[in-house]
Amino acid sequence: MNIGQAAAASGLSAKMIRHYEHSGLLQPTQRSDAGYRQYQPKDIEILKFIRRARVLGFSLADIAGLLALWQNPQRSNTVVKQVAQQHLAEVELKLQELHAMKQTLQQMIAQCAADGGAHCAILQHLAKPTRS
Amino acid sequence: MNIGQAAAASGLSAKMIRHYEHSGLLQPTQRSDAGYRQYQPKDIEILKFIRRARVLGFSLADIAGLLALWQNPQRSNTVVKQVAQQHLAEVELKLQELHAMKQTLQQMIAQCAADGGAHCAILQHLAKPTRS
DNA sequence: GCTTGACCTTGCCATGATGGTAAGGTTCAT
DNA sequence: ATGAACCTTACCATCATGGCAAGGTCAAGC
Repeated sequence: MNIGQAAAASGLSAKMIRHYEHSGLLQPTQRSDAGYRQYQPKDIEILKFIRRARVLGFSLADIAGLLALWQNPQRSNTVVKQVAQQHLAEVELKLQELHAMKQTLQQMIAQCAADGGAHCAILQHLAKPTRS
Repeated sequence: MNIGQAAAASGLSAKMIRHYEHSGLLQPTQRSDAGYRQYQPKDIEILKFIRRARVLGFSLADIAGLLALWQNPQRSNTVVKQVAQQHLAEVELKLQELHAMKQTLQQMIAQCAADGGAHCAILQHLAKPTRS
C-alpha cells in the first residue's frame, strides 16, 4: 500500500503522514525498491488512531504519548485519563474564551444600526468600551 | 513616550507594537534623535483599539480594515457590521467544534476506570470508536 | 567623568499543524 | 514509448507571538 492509499484509508493527507514520520510520531515504514513508503493494515490502524485523536484536538505531542501507551501492554489507564483530562481542561478554557468573545460580539452587533451612516456602536465599543 | 511605556499603557507588548508597525498595521511613529519610537496620547488610543479587537479575536487583517474604517469619517457602519458578523460566524463555528470535542472527551473520560489497569476505554475509543 | 542598570534598536529563529510548490524519479496502461 | 498519475525530498508560507543576541542610549549615583 502506497502513501496515497494509506492517506485515503486513514483520512489523513499524504503530506501529513510524511510529516508525522519526519517528526518522530511514526516509525519509518518499509520502503519499496524505488523508495516508496509501504503501509501494512496495522499501519493504517495507527494512522486512524492519530486522525481520531486529532479530531478531538489532541496535540501531536499528546498523541505521541497516547500512541506509546496504546502500544504498551503494561500501561496504566490512570495516565491515559490524566492526559485526556488535561486536554479537556484546555478545551474548556478555550470554550470559555470563545464564549466571551461571542457574547461581546453579539452585543456590539445588536447595537449597530447598519443604516449606512457613519455612527457605529461597534467602532465606539472598540475605541472606548462602555462595559465588559 | 517610549515604546515600553506605550506597551504598559496599551496592554500590548513592545515586541508586538514593533511587529504591527512592521507589518503595516500601524503608521511608523516619530523617532527621537537616538532612533527611539515616540508615542503620543493619540497613538495610545490606537494601540488600545488594537488590543481590544485582538481580545475579541479579530485577525490583524480584520483590524487593519477596522482601523481604516474608524479613521474614515465617510465610513459606513454597514461595512463594519459585516466584518463583525463574519468574525462572529467564525467564532461560532469554532465554538461548535470545541463543544463537540468536549462532549466526546467527557464521555470517554467518564468511561475510563482509572484503576491503574491496562484496560482503557479512552484508548479503545481512539482505536475503534463505537460511535460518534 | 565613568560605571551600571534599565531601556531601546534591528534581525533572526522558533512555535504548531497544515498547505503549496518545485524539481525530479517511478509505475502502469495504452 | 509516451503520458498520466503517482511517489520522493526540500523549501517556503501561514498566524500571532515569544526569545535571544549584539549593540546603542539614557539617567542616576559615585
